[in-house]
Amino acid sequence: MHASRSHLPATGDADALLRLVAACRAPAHLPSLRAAHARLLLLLHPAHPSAAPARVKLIQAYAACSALPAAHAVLESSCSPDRGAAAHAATICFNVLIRALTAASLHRDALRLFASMRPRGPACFPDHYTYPLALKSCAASKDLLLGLQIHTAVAKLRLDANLYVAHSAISMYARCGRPEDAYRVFDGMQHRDLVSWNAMISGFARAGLFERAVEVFKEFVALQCSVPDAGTMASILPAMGNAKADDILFVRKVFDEMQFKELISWNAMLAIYANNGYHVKAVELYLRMEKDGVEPDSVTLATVLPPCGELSAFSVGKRIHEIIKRKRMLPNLLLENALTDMYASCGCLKDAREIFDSMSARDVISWTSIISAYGKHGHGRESVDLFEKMLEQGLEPDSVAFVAVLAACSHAGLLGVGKRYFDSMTRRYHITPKAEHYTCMVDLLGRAGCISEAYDFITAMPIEPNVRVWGALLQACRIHSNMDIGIVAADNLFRLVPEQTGYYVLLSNMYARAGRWADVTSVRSVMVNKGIKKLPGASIVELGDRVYTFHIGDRCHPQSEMIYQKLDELLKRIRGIGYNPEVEATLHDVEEEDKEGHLLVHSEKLAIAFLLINTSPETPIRVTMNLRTCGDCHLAAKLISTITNREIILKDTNRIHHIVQGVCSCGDYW
DNA sequence: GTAGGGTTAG
Repeated sequence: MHASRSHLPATGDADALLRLVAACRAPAHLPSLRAAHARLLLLLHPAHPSAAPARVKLIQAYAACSALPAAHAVLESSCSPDRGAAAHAATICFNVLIRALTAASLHRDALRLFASMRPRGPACFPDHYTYPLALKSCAASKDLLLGLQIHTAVAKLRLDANLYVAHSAISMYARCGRPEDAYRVFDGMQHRDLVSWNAMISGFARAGLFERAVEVFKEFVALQCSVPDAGTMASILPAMGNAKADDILFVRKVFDEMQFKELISWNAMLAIYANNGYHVKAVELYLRMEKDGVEPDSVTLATVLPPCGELSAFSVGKRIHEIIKRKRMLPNLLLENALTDMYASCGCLKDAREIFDSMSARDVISWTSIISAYGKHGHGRESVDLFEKMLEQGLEPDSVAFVAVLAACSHAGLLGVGKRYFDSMTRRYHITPKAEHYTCMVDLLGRAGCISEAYDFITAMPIEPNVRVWGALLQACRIHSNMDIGIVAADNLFRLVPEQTGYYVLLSNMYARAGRWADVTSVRSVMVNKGIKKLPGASIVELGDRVYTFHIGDRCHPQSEMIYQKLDELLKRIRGIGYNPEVEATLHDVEEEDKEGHLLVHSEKLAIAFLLINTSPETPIRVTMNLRTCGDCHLAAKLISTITNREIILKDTNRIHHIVQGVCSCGDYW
């Protein structure tokens, strides 16, 4: 059917139809789209000047409605040889469809379509719009060979002066593991814009050359030829894991100086803090977003929830949950996983379980979160049951899932179960154990009393045992008073981390317990000679929107007087029900004369007293600390929970003590 | 009427 000239004035109708076409953005719109398409075929002669743009709109619309075959059919109708007048339009149609394919991550399909263009003749030749798309698909599918071919072709066509083409080449090389080739493209550019720098920063970051990424970032900022944007922030982010404090400060300064802070810039800054253990900074920055009225998205919230968990910042975490509900962001796997972990980490196992149970879909991360939650609370059996349920669902446990279940076994003393899991991890799932797995096993064996077995386990390790592995062994030796192996563990620790006093203290405690006072003295003198200072124990608590930190014997807090009064009163009362400061723990502070006095002002105790003063009677007390809590504080916390009738949640570096009416969820096995 | 860099969970 060919429209006669009389149809041409009908473009008014065609315009209306095209607006309708452009409005079709979801599969539900397909019927209207098909109807509009049919009417357009009647209205527009294929040679009509409006026919080509119409086809582009149709391809876009079909793609948006997830009807890629239909989009493809429109494309095929656009490149017949007799459409000479619409020569260039054919290339545009290809570009639009390739774009749709890359957006759907169908990179192989995109590349196949790309490869089919040139053989169809000059009307279909790829252009400077096509090449960036093709290079992007090469990058995504890590196809360096094809990427190289395309980049060579591009250079021959002299299209490499085009910024878009150059940027996609930089990205392609970097993502295919050739950062130096990426840099060669960047270095050879006659003109660079903001995106050029972002592409290079991102390229080095993605390729793992973090220092180079930071270097380029700094050079770009120093040049002051253009202002960093959200793309710059997001590009430097992957290079900022385990970053130097100075570099984090530098990025923060850049962030602060940005005139317009896009949401992604906030999100990237939050992630940099979160990834580097700057939990307080992350929560503070989030609170500033709230204050400044910056609307968070799901990425913001998923980024700031883990720091909330780390700090046990329950009220901020809970408020974020409210925001998530209010904004109807659920279901969202990432957010639900982050919420599960945040609640668990704040000691709210029940809320964590509620989130987990309410989820419509769960992945290994969801299961790992809840398994680890029960484990940290000392409910090893529940963890194991959940792990088995996960297997029943047909999910494949990964390395982190095994860390969670092995840690749960060690926290609950489930020796046989733990051993079986370690075995199945290697034999059945072919996962190579990492240091974390070995640490769990040494802890599990050691605390169950199998010290020699734990030691043999270490000597048989195919990787170099790290500080945590030896630390777990030393801890076990202390509990079971195994001096011989304890000394071996201590020796290795002094070799690995000569500056960490915690281990000197553990060793000296062991000697003290064995009555070997001469050895106690010699360990002490080593510490004195080396000028070793104890890693300051710190407890943090959340009150309102603020996080407070307490150190041992801290008198910095404005309420200091009240806190010490409260603590005195508490100690008097718990002495009445059997509290005696634990002798052994006094050696934590070997350098102090007044041992008992010092023990009584451990940061955990100060933090508990502070919260008792400042919160209402039904509020649980949440304290997070940077070391393992000492036996004396654990006992004191249990007794304080009894006399004050308060729930106390004491989180230390590897587990959560949930204390209710004098009973701790750890069952005193820790 | 099309293209480049870039953020989130165990």
